[in-house]
Order: sequence, then C-alpha cells, then structure tokens
Amino acid sequence: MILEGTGRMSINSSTSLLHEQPSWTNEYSTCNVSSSFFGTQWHEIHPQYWTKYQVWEWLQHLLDTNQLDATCIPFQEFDINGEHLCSMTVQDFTRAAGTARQLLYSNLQHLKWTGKYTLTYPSVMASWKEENYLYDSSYGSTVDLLESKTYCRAQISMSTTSHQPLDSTDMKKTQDHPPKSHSKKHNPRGTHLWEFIRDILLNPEKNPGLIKWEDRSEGIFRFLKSEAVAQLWGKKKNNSSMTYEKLSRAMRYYYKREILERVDGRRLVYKFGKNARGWRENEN
DNA sequence: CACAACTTTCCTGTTT
DNA sequence: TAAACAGGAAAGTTGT
Repeated sequence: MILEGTGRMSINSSTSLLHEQPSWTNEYSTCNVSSSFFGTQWHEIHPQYWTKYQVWEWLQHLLDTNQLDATCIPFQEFDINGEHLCSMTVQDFTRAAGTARQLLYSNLQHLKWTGKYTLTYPSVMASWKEENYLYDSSYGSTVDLLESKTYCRAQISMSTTSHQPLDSTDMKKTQDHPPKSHSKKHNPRGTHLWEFIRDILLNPEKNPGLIKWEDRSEGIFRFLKSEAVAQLWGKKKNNSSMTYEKLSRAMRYYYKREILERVDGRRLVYKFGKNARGWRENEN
C-alpha cells in the first residue's frame, strides 16, 4: 500500500526475497510438510489450534530450514499442544527452548501475529508478503516499537534477574557511574540509528523478519528487508525518502566509531562493535 | 547564535 | 546488470 506499485523502489531487496528469506518463511516446497495427519498442516492454522503433533512439525520445520541440529531444541519440553505453546512466556521459552529459544519465540510470535491462515501455498506466501511489506498498520509508529520493547525488556529482566537496563534511550543508568551534571547525553531526535536497529533485533514481537541475528553471541546480524527497515527508520525520523542506500552510509560511519565492525564478503551483514551497548543477552 | 553530534544526501568508483 | 559496498564532501537537524 505504501509504495507498492510505484515502481520507484522495492521495499524489499530482491535477493532477500528470493534467497535470504527469514528462516520461517523458507520454501514451503522443500520443507516436506508431508503430514496431513489431522487433515490440516501446521502452517495452515493458527498455532493456538495446533495439536501436539503439529507443534512437533513446526519444531522440525525450524530445524530443517535453519539447518540446525536436533539437539538445539529439547523436544521433550514441547510435548504440548498449540494452546499451551501460545501461552508460553518469554521466561518459559528461555527455560525450555535451549539455544534455539530466540528463533522459536520470534517465529511463534510472528505466526501468532500474522493471523492469516489459508489452505493454499500461494495464498500463504501472499499473506506473508503482505504482512512483511505492509507492516505499518500494526507496526504503527516507533512508539509501538518502543513500548513493546519496554514490555519485552521487563519480561527479560524478570527472567534473567538482570539489573542492567538494556536500553540507553528510554532511561539512563542511575547507579553505575557518578552522574554528570546532565543525566542525558546529546542525543538528537531520541534514538540513534544503531539503537534503532538493535531494538528491532531485540524485539521479536515487532520484528516481522526485518533483521535477523546471524550469530547472537557475536552480535552479527543481517538485514532481511533492507528497504523496509529504511522505510521504518525514515518513519521514525519523519523522512519518507529514506532508503537503504542512505541508511547504509550512516551504518558505515559507525565502523570508525567502533559501534559496528565490518563483516567482509557478506552483503547486508553487520556486527556490533565494542562501543555498541545493550545487545548482548546477558550484558553486564 | 554557535557548536557538536549525528546523520542525510549526493556522488563516483568498486565489488559481488 | 542490479544491488551492495566504500568513503569523500557538504548540507541538514537537533540538543546544549
């Protein structure tokens, strides 16, 4: 709706669409959703209504499409139906889902979030595209993002007993360092680009496959929908002409400041540097 | 108003 | 060939 059909720019990079889809949108044709054990396949219905078997299918699908070893997911923790699965909190996932918790949680949130389930493959993909491109109605303003982030953070901090505020935009540290005369640093327009990117990564509920962790512990991530992220960034800055071209120039300036490190040879891949804060799972 | 921080915009050239 | 990547240069925005 926003730019569809204007022909001026593609919201998505075509390479992302064709080859680098988010893990959970990977080719259905290759994911051997063979089972119609209960008449429907797991991706055709809302997770809420999955049987235990379909929960298992979903897990298996994630393993397959992400080329993960089965040991990444403790299947015994998921001997549950969809209703139970959907009631799991971030804490539950942190406890139960092993190293794949981030993937499982964000994927499930996405599936719950899209809320469109049809019976044909093309329709499924169409709804995916729609959701992922026309995110604005539910994505709303970045206020939504921040509010949701805050909520997510609250849950995370409860579950990890972390006392470290992950965010540097909403609130300032109050105890660590002796406060300067001014508690806030110079921070034009509220949030810096790298914080904006970080917050998308940390906010699975509102990250419909825009950016994905490549290596969570190393802080390596990849843009899946580069132009969509740029549009969102532009929205935050009230700049409708933002593009990935321009956004990426700002990203490159971060190399010198060591907020980002170069990742050579891989397009759309960046890595947080020593001066980027708040992205680690157990920071501080 | 000046200034600094942080982009944003534009551009030319290179790489994938 | 189209997208990305690289940076230089300069203009724009915003908080102090």
